[in-house]
Amino acid sequence: MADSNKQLTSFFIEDILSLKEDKKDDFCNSESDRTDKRTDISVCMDSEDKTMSSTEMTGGGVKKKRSRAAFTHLQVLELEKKFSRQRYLSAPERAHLASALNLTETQVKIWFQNRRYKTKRRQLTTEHAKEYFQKSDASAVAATEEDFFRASLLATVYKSCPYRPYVYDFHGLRVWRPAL
DNA sequence: AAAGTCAAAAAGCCCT
DNA sequence: AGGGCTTTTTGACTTT
Repeated sequence: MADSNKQLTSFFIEDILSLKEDKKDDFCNSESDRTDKRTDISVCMDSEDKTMSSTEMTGGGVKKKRSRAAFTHLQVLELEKKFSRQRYLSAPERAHLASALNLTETQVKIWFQNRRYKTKRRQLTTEHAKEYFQKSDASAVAATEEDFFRASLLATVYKSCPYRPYVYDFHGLRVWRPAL
């Protein structure tokens, strides 16, 4: 898992923004070499994805298995580009983008919702970690980058854990208190 | 090939 | 209707 040779299928916003318009096709083609499934905008969107919600019944009354669309790189690329310019879309803008990318309006709407929340989560995690080190004693001044990384991970774990573990504070109040 | 892991799409809930 | 936020589920990928 923690392998540097891992074939990444995601990318940073910086990668996208730094792309020249005329290189777009090259980018997509090189992606197709790596994952041959997500290149063309229409590849992974079958008609069901566009017309049937995951909880809808099929004709026989059998609950159809929910499917999760894997957006193509080009679709994500365009969505990210749009998101980098504006975090919210009006209904006409959404409709336009959806048809341009061959997605449903709902997919675009949900994508933007997820994307906004993802950004916020990252931001909160970073702030959490910074705050943690600022509040710590003087030794934190010399905190290394690795320490900061660890704190970020810790903050992420604690944030995703509804039941925060209590730890015994040996150094300060000598009481049980929530970690972080 | 099966099991494990991770990121993300979508559902669900509540709020405005 | 659409937003924030949380949870569930899935597809892709890695490890064994």
